[in-house]
Amino acid sequence: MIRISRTAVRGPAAKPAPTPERHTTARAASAKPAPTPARRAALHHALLAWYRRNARDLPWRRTRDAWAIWVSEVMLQQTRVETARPFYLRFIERYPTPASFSRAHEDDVLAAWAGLGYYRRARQLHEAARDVVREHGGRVPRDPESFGNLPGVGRYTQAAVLSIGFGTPLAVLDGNVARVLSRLFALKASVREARGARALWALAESLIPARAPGDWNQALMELGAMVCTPRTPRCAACPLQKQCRAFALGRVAAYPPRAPRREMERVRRAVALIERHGRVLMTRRRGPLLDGLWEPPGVELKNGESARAKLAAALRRLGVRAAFEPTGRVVRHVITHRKIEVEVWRGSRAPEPPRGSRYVSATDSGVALTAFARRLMRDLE
DNA sequence: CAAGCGTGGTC
DNA sequence: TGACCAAGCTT
Repeated sequence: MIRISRTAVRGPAAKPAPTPERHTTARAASAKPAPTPARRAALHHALLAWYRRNARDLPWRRTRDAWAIWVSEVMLQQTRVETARPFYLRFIERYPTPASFSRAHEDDVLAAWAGLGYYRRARQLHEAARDVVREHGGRVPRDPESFGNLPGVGRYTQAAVLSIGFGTPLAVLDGNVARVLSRLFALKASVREARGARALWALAESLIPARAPGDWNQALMELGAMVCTPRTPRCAACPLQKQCRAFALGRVAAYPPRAPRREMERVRRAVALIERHGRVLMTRRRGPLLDGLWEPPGVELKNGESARAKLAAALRRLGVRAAFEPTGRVVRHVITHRKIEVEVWRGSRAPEPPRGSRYVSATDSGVALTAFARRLMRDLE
């Protein structure tokens, strides 16, 4: 069952928005396309009616528990619904409260997140859960300032959790909302640039209703995800078509304006696959990338460097003594802004694992493997 | 404030 | 294949 507030049966209107101290600077610029009260009301009516009929039945829409909603919002940062769904179900069953998660150890935190990416999210949520236990009696704080100051809770997450979980009238702005608003108001603003983001936040705030702000926020995001999509939007099915400025101009494709993207860096690596009894030797990564996750030992190859010597040196440093040979296989994968070509080498002996290394089987869910490591294991079959 | 952080789906 | 991008946050 999807929980959708009926404005008719919802109690008194929510309190006026307590302005979160932390996020006040961004409301600076007055949005030019400030909608009139009549326009606001028409938008609310049309979109909320559409949402009540078309909202997807998602697991985090079946609860009003602020912790569960918080977990879902963090998992959904830069992540698709279908990717996050199984992680969410597993996570919330295992850690149904902030207190239960606060007791998890680093390896369990990472294992719960392994495969989702942006692992800092998991560490920050863990830290935040501990803060909630220590400073808020284990309950998610309703106060925008307290909640917004928790690690990993930015302006979006603050507004999403408080509006959906507690009915606090705070506006969200994510990629979906930014696209919808840019088209609706024919606003040449990219959420990826500071100026554009300011204008879009202001516009989003000018639209937030006092009643059912959580439904409104979700409805905007749902419209962006299902109808007002980045490419080939389904304008014929859009409940806001008649009110859409970009549509009226016949210029939907021109909004939002393209923002330049960062260039991909090309990187070469070599990894050593050392198997024993169907398990593969893995080491724990340390550093800014994939910190704490496990992968087969490997090295980066600067331009032209041969893998053999560097790999040998790296293995020696790890305390792994194994002869190894190239397999001729090159695996390509992508991490954030890097395209990586990995030469796969194979160890021919099976040493005892040194400290900080261990043999991992494909089914060992207790170890947080990188997606690349998981793929290597899969390809081994 | 621009740069850095994963992964997987889609066209 | 590769470019794009998804319910962002931090420093």
